[in-house]
Amino acid sequence: MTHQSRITQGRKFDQVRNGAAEIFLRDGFSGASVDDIARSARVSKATLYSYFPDKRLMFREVLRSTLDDAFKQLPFDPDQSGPASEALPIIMTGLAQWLMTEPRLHLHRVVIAEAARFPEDAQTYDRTMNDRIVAPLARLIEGWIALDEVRLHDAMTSARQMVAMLIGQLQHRALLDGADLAPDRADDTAAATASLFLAAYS
Amino acid sequence: MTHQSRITQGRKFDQVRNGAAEIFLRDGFSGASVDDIARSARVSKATLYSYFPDKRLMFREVLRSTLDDAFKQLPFDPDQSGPASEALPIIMTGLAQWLMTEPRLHLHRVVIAEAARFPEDAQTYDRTMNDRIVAPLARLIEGWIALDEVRLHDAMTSARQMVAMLIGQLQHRALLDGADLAPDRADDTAAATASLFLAAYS
DNA sequence: GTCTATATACGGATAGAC
DNA sequence: GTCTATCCGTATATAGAC
Repeated sequence: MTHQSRITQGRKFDQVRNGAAEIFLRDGFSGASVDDIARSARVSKATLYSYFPDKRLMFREVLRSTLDDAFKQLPFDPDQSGPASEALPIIMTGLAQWLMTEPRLHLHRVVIAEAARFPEDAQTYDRTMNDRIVAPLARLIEGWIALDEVRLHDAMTSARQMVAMLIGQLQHRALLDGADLAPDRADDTAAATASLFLAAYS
Repeated sequence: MTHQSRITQGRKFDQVRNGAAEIFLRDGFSGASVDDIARSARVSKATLYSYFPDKRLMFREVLRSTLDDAFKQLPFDPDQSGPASEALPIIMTGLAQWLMTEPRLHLHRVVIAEAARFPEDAQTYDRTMNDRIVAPLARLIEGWIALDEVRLHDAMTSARQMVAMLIGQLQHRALLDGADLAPDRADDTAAATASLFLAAYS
């Protein structure tokens, strides 16, 4: 096991996967054509099919690897220290920027769009977001509760609420409006989210 | 102008539009085939094309009319009276149930999925949700502020936050999880949303 | 291993009968 | 106005040369 155990072999595997990702994330599953993918990957169609048995598995691999990549950069520092009133706005700002940076925006759209056709992958996406974002945030809140910086309440619920607020206000609107993501608006939204929580619980 | 001025003429117009809606809302634009639509509408393809010049316009008419239908039932009573602490949970519960009832759930998915291909319709959707949900809610909040039931703050911001919380926690997860929408969970989420707001501002 | 060329089916759209 | 039958481009997938 000196190398990966996944089937990532073949000289052009990454080239193919990246080309497929570009097209699938832009056009969705049904909207993407294998010809476009081959062009984007600069490979022939026959080469594509030497790596993947069909279009569906190509798509699933794109979802899997894109989700994997999405967390290469951490949404926020899980060991954030300092009082809640200072740390929370920083955390929300980091999370907001994380949510608004590609490929997370396109991934979000495509997963929702194809959830009925690829229910397992949609659930994996949902579960991963919970495990990697909501749960760590809840643990931070519990820490503040233990230190009496924040009033006792259900931390998991408020973590979910804050994440939903950011996703709803930022990703949702960015996808609908297409308005080129003004980063300062993300910061404002993050600050308002932290304020609401702090007003309620501190 | 005794009748509609829109081009809703022809005996089978509704039949065609409803059949198209069923397939488009289920499969998205690219995933839907005109053959499926014809079958679902129980009409021949030639008949479809006698009502719509092409598939794209068929899709846009489905979005338009479905969005129209979505507001036939009001999301909540805009003249809700009574103190904020009683009225707000009722309003949030009504809104939560509204969001979780078809065809709103499928419409939400499809609009996001196709926002890049149909940007105007995505913006119309976004604007309509704001005008019909967020803005009325903000006006209610301003009423409570005027009566000193709620502390002074930016009502539009908190209205946006609450709506985003509901959409993010309910629609979002229902679409990803497919888990048959347990209505009592919608009620819990609505109650928690109202609680957060009231804890922060009353 | 990767390509060109092709098999085969299905897509959107239309002609013409009734 | 609505249908049956069909056009024709494009889709996914593969055979066979190199």
